[in-house]
Amino acid sequence: MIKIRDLKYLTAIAEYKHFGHAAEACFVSQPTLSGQIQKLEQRLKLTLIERQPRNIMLTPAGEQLVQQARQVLNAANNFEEAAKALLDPLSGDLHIGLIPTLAPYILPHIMPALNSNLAKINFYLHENRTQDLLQQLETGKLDILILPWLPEMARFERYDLFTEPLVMATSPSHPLANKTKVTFDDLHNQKILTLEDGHCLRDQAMGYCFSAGAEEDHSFRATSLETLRYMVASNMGITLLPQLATINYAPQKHINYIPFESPQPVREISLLCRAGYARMESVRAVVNEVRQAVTGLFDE
Amino acid sequence: MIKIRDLKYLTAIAEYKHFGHAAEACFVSQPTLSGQIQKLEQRLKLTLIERQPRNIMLTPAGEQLVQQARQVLNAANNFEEAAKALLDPLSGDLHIGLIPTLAPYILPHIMPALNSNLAKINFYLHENRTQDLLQQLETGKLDILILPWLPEMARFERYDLFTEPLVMATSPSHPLANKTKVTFDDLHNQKILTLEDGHCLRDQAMGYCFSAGAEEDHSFRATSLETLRYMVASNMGITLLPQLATINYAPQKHINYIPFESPQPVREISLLCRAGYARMESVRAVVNEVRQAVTGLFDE
DNA sequence: TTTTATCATAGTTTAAATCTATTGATATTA
DNA sequence: TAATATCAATAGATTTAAACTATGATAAAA
Repeated sequence: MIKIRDLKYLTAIAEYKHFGHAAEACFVSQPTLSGQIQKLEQRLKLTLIERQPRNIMLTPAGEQLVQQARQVLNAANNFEEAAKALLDPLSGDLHIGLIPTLAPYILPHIMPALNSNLAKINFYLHENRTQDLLQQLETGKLDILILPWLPEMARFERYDLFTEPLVMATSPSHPLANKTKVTFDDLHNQKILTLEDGHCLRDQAMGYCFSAGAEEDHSFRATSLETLRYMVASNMGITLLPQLATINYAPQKHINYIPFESPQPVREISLLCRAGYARMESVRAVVNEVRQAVTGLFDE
Repeated sequence: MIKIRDLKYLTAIAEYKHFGHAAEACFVSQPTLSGQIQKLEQRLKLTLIERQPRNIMLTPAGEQLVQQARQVLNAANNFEEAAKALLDPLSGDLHIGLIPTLAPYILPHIMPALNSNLAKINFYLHENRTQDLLQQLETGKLDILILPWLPEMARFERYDLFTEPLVMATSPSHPLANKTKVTFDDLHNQKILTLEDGHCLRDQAMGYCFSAGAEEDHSFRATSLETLRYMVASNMGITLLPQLATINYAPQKHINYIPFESPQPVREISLLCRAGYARMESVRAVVNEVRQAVTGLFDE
């Protein structure tokens, strides 16, 4: 029967491509790791590692088995985490993934509550694009995602957190700047500044604009919401910003935020975790804290 | 770090609720198993097992961890199977699940080909209702299912094998008995003999009948297709049988099989395996063999 | 009360994973 | 070309822990 330790050694080699370093990462001596890997290869009757002098590589068989090994290690991790969670459900490490157009704006609202009310949980925050986050959630690198829900996420367990309106951002000198509310039709023929590809906000908010007959400014695509904000302030065009990004942010002198008449464009922010995740109590506690922390933020 | 061996001991106890028997199943002595379980409990600081004299039970924490443990053992199994498959892709054990209304009629057509063309694979056949099969596939007890596809099976990988027509079965003295083809409308007001609940053929075929205005004979529900066939032969009513169950079967004197005018009622037989299963080569080989074995069976 | 079933404990044996030290092979550098 | 550095493999000793057998304790069954 295979041993979890062997799988750790194997995946360490896959990671470091170096027996010495892999051994160090496993807190054993290099001969120990070398020996165990050899035994493993003998037992499986497979060569897993190509020992080129000064250049370690995995064989194709090795690559495949490393994949399987990672699955096992993940499951084993879950076991240990579940055991810890049973000891004290609301404790341990929790890795949360958020998208860049949400993280900096929501974290100030939720982290104080999380840290004080769930003090025994260590929150690790990871900022990444949606696709990367989904993959990391799948592989167990992350435990929770907070992002706008999309149908492709149906395989994960979902908790709706809140509905975030998008508001128009203009420079004070823009023709729309002094309206107290804007409408869908106001977007017609406007020049819209957009985020670069890969941001889901681009697809969502900008999709809304385009359907209203607005035009994208193809000469520029922002890499972050902050860049976008400064472009608007510099009177380069207008854009839609998620409302959280407009609260307590940016000099009011240089930029105006105008809400839409209903129906407002919105994005639906949800919390995801793997179905069958071992620490649902922690997940639900986080859901409750976040829901509580954002109530009142979006009152009309 | 947890050891796979410990998880085996734990799940064995969960299964047998008896230290001695569990130890036997793990091929170790009872004190060995007792000791390791105790160590595990100490290490996790959790009581997993309630030692009532003469009555072993798992604590709630134990139940939960056994679930996690089974996940790990499954993953470990996959690792070993993947390793074996790399040595020789088309070998090893393969557990196939089939439903009772299909197994006896298709196996004679496919097993000779599977056994001779994939001689190094040991095929284990399991006959069960759809719901049980799905659960066993999920938990890794089975590797492959062959059954009529339903939308709830979308989480598994699917290979369509063939489309099986359903034909009408009557006694020779029945008014419809001498037609060479029957139609949807011929079912109107007919008394239909059915299988008992839980057989998916009941839901499929009988659903078709009822929508045509046929009536179920509520005084009788057959436990198997063979019972059903004999009821028809005894002139108790008519029924729909999958065509495979009519090939080389039953005395032609006592029962008539009449195909439907198109559109025929059919069931779509598919092969399922877990997405990401480690031995896709074997699965695809089986798919090919089965497809080949059934070609020609359903020619008009 | 005696017997049986069943799990825990004690003490010993055995297996194997680990370590340190060293060798061997291959690049890199002087 | 020789010297050096790097890195994995090998050898041999040590330590750890898992296994076994034998026995004890407890409660249910006879």
